Amino acid sequence: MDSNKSFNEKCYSLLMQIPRGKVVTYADIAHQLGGKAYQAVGNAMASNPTPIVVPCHRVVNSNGAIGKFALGTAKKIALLKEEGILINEDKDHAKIVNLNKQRHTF
DNA sequence: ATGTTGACATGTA
DNA sequence: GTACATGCCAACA
Repeated sequence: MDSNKSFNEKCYSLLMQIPRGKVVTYADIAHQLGGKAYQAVGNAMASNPTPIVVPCHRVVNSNGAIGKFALGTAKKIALLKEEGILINEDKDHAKIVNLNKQRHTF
C-alpha cells in the first residue's frame, strides 16, 4: 500500500523542522523514520525535487563530515557557512565544528 | 585508519 | 514480479 507520504516526503518533513543554524545526521533522520535507512534518506535527498525549499544541505554525516551534495559539496559548505554553521575548513577536509553542539534534536 | 558488512529506497533488466 | 546494481551512509572488525 502506498503510504500517505512517501519515504521522501517524510524525510522532507523532518528536514523542514530543522531551524537555520542547526544540522542533523542521516542516522538521526533514519532513526526518526523508525529504521536504519541512512542511504535511503540520502537517496531521497538526491531526488530532492525542491532544493533550498527543503534544506537538504543541513544534513551531514554522523562523523561530522559534510558528505556529498547534489549541487556540489562546495555549495553545501557555502550554504552551511551562510546559515551560520561553523565548519572547519581544512584544505578539502571540511567538517562540522562541534557537531554534537550544532546538532538539532527532533 | 582501512575494509567489510548491514539496512533501505529507487531504477533498470 | 523477481533479481541485481547504485546511492548525499553507518557500524563494526
